[in-house]
Parts: sequence; C-alpha cells; structure tokens
Amino acid sequence: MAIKSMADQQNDGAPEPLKGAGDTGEAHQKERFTRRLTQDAGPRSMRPMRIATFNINGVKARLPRLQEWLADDPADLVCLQEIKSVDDNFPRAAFEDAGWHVATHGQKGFNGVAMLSRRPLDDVMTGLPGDDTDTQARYMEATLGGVRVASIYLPNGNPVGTEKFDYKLAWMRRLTARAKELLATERPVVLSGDFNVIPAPEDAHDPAAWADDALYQPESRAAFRALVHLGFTDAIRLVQPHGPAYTFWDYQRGAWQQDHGIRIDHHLLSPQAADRFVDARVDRAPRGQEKASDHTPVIVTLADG
DNA sequence: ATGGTGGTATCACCA
Repeated sequence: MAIKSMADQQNDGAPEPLKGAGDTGEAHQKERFTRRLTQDAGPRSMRPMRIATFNINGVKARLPRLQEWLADDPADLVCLQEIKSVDDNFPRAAFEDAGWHVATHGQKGFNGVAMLSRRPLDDVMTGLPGDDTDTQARYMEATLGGVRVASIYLPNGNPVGTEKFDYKLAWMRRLTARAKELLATERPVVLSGDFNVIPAPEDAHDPAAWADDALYQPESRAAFRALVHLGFTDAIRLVQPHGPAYTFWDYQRGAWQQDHGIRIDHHLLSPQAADRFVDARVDRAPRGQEKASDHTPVIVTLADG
C-alpha cells in the first residue's frame, strides 16, 4: 500500500472516512482510529497493530503513571527500556491483572528491557547476539501478529573517549549485524527503543550543547545511518519529515518546561513493515506528569497484514 | 545542578 498519497498530503483538514495517515491533527487522528476500531468488526488479527516504545527510567518508580497510561489503551505492544529491575522483581502481576502478557529481560540496578502485549508473544529472544561476554540487559525480540519486534536500549556511551564509548559503537555494530539477519527473513520487522543517538541537528533543540556528547558524535550518528541504510525507515519521519519531534527532556535546568529536548527514541521499520505504515506519533502527555520518566512514548501503527 | 537504584555512606553509579 502507498505510505501516504498525494491526495492525503494536500487534504487541508476535512476528515474523510477511513483515510490513511493524511491529517495530522490530534482530534482527527483519534476520530479516525476510533472509527476504525468500531467499524472494522473483523477478527482481532485484522486490526491495525500499534507498537509503543517507552524508556520508563525505573519500572517501580513509574508504576502508577505507567498503569494509568496503559489503561487508556495506547498500544497493542509496549516496548519498555530501563526497567532497572531483575526479572523476579518486575511487577508482572500489576500488568497481567490488567490483561497484558509480560516478557522481561532485566538485570540488577540498571538497564533492562521488557515487552507488554495484549496478545501472547511468540519466540521471545533475550540478549543481543554477537558477544557472549556481554551481560548487560539491553535487547530482546518477540513476534506478534507476524511482526518481529525488538525492544532496544542502546548504550549511552558517555563519556566519549572511554571504554563506554567503545562499547556503544561495538554494540551498534552487533545490532547492525542482527538487523541484517532480520531483514534477510523478508518479514515485517520493527526495531523499537531508546537508541541513544540524536540522528540529525534538527533532532536537538540546541545541537551545539551536545557536541561533546556520545549521543551526537559523528561516529554514533554514522553508525545509526549505517543501520538505517540497510533498508529501514525512521517511522516518525514518514509523518513529520522535518523539525523537532523530541522524545527526551533532561530533568535538569527546566528542559521540559522550555522544550529543550532531543529525539533519541525511534521505530525503525523494515520494508515489509513500512509497507504497512499507517501512523506514528510522539505522545508527549506522560512527560508532563508528576514523577515522570525523562523520556516519553513514541507509537507507530501498522495496518493489518 | 535532577532522578532511580542499590548498598549501607555521610554515597556511588548510571543516565
């Protein structure tokens, strides 16, 4: 299917029934989606699939806000990063009681990824292949409705010039190798997560302020481009080709209040996933709440296969 | 010039 027709792009607002991703107004998006859900009374597998990525910066600290957000039915699959919990301490029951299937890949204290799904997850794989000595919990994959999805917490890499930056770049090479394998399946693949990379100057309020940061190093950005150029599509840029679409605001210096953000949380779509693209958006609401994570969710919607 | 986590300080580490 076409990603976005010219007619949609030139449509100045009048909502048409069951249109694609043309109108970007929030009210129109909600109305359109509600219409799809209520009128498309087919089996669940025939409905659009919404995938969210959300670095929650500690699942226990964020639990009440996360539960409220989930209660609004924001997505069918939620990829979490920085759960900062071992698997046994993950508040699994809090989600399962609300109807979510839970898969986790945690470690003590730091890092950790998880997936919450409305439907059972198939073929869960934990850990990024390519280095058996790497014990950091930053990667998992699962299949949902024929789509292979990864929840990614790419290393931060600061400070530059240390083994931490070397680890980041080596991890990105391993991710790229895994991504090649996934592309070779020629199935829909979505790489979702906190990539800890600011892809371009327009992805930071003040790029100069990030000049010495691992998230904005030429090597980091080049490695991200090399990954994307394997054949992936940066989902949010299908809806908004240019300009700020921040997903992270530092806790310090009133960054949120002044919208001094960066865009580091991404959904990368394989060609087969991009063919199903319907919509992508940043949900800024969670970042404005009390006890918020420093990240906010990004949600991509794919049509049924 | 903030916040989460963990271990057990007058804090270290990660982001």
